[in-house]
Amino acid sequence: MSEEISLFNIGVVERETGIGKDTLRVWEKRYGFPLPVRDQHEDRLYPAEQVDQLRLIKRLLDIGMRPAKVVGLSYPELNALLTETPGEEPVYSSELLEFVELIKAHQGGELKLALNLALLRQGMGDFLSKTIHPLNLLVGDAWLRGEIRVFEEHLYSEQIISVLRTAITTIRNPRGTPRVLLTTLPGEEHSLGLLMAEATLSLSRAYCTMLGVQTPISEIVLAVQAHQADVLTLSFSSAMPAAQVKSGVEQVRKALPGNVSLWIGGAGVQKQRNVEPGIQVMGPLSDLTGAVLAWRAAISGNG
Amino acid sequence: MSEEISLFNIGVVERETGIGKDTLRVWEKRYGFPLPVRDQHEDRLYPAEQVDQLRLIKRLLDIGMRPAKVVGLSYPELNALLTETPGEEPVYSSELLEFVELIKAHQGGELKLALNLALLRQGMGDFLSKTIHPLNLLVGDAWLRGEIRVFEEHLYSEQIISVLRTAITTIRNPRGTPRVLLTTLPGEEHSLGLLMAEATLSLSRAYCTMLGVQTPISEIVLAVQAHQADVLTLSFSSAMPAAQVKSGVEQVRKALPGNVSLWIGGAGVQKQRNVEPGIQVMGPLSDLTGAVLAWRAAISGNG
DNA sequence: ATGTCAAATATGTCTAGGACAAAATAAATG
DNA sequence: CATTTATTTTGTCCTAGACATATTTGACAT
Repeated sequence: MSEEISLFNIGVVERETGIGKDTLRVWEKRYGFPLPVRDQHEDRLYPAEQVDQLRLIKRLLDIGMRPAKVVGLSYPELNALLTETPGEEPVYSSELLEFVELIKAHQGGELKLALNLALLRQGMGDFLSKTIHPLNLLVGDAWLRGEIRVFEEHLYSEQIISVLRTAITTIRNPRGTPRVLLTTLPGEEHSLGLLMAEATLSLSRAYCTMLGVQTPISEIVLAVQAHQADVLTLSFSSAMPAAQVKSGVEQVRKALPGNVSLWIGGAGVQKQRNVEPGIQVMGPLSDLTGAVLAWRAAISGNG
Repeated sequence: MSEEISLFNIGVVERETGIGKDTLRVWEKRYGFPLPVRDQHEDRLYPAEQVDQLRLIKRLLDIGMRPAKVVGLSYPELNALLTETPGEEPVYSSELLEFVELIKAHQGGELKLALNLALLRQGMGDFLSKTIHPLNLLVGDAWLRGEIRVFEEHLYSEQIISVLRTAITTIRNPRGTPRVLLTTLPGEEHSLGLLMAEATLSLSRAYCTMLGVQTPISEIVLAVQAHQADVLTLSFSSAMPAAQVKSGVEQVRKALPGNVSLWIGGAGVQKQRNVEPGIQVMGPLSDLTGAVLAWRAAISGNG
């Protein structure tokens, strides 16, 4: 009976880990990992254990490590590597740590309540920069150390999204400028960064139109025309390969009218270098506020 | 200058259309479409026009057509096929058609207002079954005919999500039974069905915990334990291949404790046949209400 | 020691052509 | 007309190889 362990074929592993089939096969040849068993037709079957390792490896690669250093290491080895490398250990406020405790205790309702309290106390601006953003980093970090599971991160994201969406609804103003369209490119399915951008922009009295995630490039162009948007904002998480970000953004820029600004942000764009002209890279969220002001100044100067 | 038309490599096309690389290559061999140009290294480069056709084809396949019938047809041919085949043309109320007009006019704010009015007038139950659900079908249909673009559908989804999330927040009760966990499997990124399920279940006084989309199977199992969930609800859109649905659901069922109910729903499960025991397939949303009542009856009977 | 440039290596993604299982359709049976 | 069986269709997997791009290493000059 114990031979009925969980085995996944390569397609499932691709979806579960975000690592492509080609990559999985070439890793097997180059690094000897993952080393799946085979079924009667030589098809790969990955044990759940290796899939877990792959998920961890994916995350490590996302933060800049190289495959040769991490692919094939055992779970303990990976953890050892993790605890020594983080380097700069920011001091997290006790309040943030309390949020994390709520996540670990699976207290979704309590977490949401606490977040709403923090929002009301700090105001949206500080809430985003001093609570949500560091909390995201903290949670991502905890995930990396194995202190927080994927499903706990999912629950956390849901609460944040819920709180932010509610708040944004109350501060939206259709007469604001510039008119900003927000979305992500196909392949990028994280909406949290987008939502934080919308909140920040709305706070600066921009008029935001949220398109959700994964809008095809040609459709983005049409949407910009239809909404007469002044600015297109694209968000990229750290999970996006830098090469994909680069080619995607350049294709968008090429297809977009010249008078439409293109603002890109998120952890996935920080690795970008030599960004082409006509593309503005946002660092912290506050850059968006500055960009809005700069945009208005440029308009009043030209008009 | 005119030679700078948009060309996409196979990886981008996979992401933009949702059609896998292997499938794209084998279609080329079998049907002679898509027939991309090649770069200096024989790599495929797909013109934007073919990518548009592929998106249309993908949608047609999702509603049950066969590749041999649609792959390779020109845009006019596809449209001709569309307008004749729908067959059962349900009569849509003028109110629904007005919603569609708002979508086409890109009046996001007005649309949301109208939706909220409908919600207040009809109540959540009727709103879901008599407005949202038929509207989804109508929008999907209009998309198919080329009357609505992808970005317009995105905008529409955002408004629905916004309205539903707000409403759900107000009717959530942490003491309800059964305790239901909601999510989708990796590969399924549509959250709308999930949200509609949450609304319906909350209305039946179940206690819902939303995990968002794409939770890995092993994590779902852990989440069920952590939240002591009585029921796991998985949602599948029509875009999910039936085979993926089947294998995914069966793997979940195998990994789940026997006393946890597994409810699956959405357009993606209607194609399923010979469903294994321990898996309950939901048709219309109202099935969820019935399932909640049945669950409570079974509990009081056993306990 | 630090900066710059070129060579070497690492890495992901693409190619071809073939194979097979599962699903869907057509055909043959009761 | 309903069921079963054969046939076709279709997606996904396989191996093995190639190459562009990104990163690192090494050499050299500042």
